[in-house]
Amino acid sequence: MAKDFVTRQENYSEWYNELVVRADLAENSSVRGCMVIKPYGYAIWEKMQHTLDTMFKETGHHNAYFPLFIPKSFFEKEAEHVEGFAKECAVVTHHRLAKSPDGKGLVPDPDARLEEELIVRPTSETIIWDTYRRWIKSYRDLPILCNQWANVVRWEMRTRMFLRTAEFLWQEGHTAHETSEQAEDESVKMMHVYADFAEKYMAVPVVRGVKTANERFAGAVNTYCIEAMMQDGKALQAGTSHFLGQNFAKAFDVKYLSRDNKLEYVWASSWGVSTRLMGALIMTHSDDNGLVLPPALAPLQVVLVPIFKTDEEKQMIDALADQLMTDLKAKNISIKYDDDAKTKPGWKFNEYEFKGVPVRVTLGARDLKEGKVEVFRRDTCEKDLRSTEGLAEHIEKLLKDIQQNLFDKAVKLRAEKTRNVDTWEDFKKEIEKGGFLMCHWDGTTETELKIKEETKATIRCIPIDAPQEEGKCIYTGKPSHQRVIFARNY
RNA sequence: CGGGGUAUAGCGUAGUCCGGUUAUCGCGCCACAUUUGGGAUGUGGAGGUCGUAAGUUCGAAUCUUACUACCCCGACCA
Repeated sequence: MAKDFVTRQENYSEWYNELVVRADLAENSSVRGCMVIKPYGYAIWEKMQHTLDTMFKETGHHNAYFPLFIPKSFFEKEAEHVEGFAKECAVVTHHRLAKSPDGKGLVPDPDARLEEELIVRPTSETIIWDTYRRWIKSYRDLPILCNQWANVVRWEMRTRMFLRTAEFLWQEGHTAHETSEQAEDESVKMMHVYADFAEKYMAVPVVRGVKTANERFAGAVNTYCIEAMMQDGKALQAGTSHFLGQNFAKAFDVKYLSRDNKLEYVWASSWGVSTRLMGALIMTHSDDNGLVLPPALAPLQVVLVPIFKTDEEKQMIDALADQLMTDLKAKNISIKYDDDAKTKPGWKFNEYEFKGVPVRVTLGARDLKEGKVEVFRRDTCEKDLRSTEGLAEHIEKLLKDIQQNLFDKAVKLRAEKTRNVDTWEDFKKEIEKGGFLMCHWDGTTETELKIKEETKATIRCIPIDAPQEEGKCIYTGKPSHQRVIFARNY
């Protein structure tokens, strides 16, 4: 394996091909643009899923499940939504196969053509709103706060492992409300939930912001987002939350009888994060030795590696390992004692580093005779020889340190790669170096598109907490009241 | 969909220009022995429709054509 991933990442495909596949996370399947997620990778996703699900439930949401297939006509109902998704849909036209007339292989049975084609969901707004129409009669039925964990398909022309696969796993929340304010508050709230998840669990710092009209979700009135920066300085949209206004309620005729006995259209929000977050996790923390996982999401937090020669030594180590496992499990820390005789210690060291296990404890007969063990932390690769006294407490604290350190490191890197740029000449130079450029912008889509055309940079978001500041648009010189983030993105 | 590239064992590859013995090498895998403090060593062994299909030829991994998949660049992309 080449030893310079972090500095060599002109493109992350290379990172994924070498790092992720070797890390047993995923591998290409033969289906175009899809990926197989291996058990270790899926274990990370399950942890993410579980954490997010808990956060959703704490904010009053319930899980539900809607069909994979959506009648084509549903898509025709919301004009912008059609525009946004029509070009990338998988379409089901038949429900049966038949022997090919030439006797070779199978073809769709001409007699089994569907009256109306079905679309494999690229997102579920349409089918969910068609359902909500039947669920909502009065303001007493509101709000509806549903989430679904599902897979979706978007027939992208160009795919990239984890970041843009043809099929991906995600959650999508769909809520219905009485008022515009309630719906918009909901979408803002969920943006904050996503941001908290990214920062506290993934240790990935994100900017909370609003998308420009040009970058907005097809069919949304407003799109809130969390935007992260990868180690190479490129931006990654990590999650979005949309205020949909009454667009889908109008398209699917979802009305409710209000408190003043009037028929009103329902207000909506939708929000989602996907397996793309796994890409963000890898690209934010991993290094030349492989994955680095934050303790909060690592499937395995601590691994114990024994080194011994005699049975007597093994017994002594086993006793300590048992004790440690009992102590750590009591603290809800996941731990594995790898005394597999088929592999040697050196092999195990490399293996667990590659998998990003946060803490490794080497239980060596030699050190143990002096009452010591070697504690290795994956984030800094530092080794620490310490007494077995109070070891469980030490490891518990160390995991917290690692979690914090990963976040701090990412914040520091982002700060280094974020700067104000005030002239167009500087902009063209600086954008080549990567990172976030904080610039004034005149607020028009026209300017945004010209900048994109000339530099490939897009406005990642208008940060919600950016200070108001008078300035001139970097491109047109027209007045502007706050800086926005320009960057190249994945 | 346009431009460029690639396809040989589980993985990485040599051979392709210039057709010719049993398709090369490394890693991994299996057996045995010796080995355990940073991916052990030796000996032996298994593993191949050379991406698919057709064509040229006495003979094709090698030449021709078509197709498919993947990678890079573009277009595209809440």
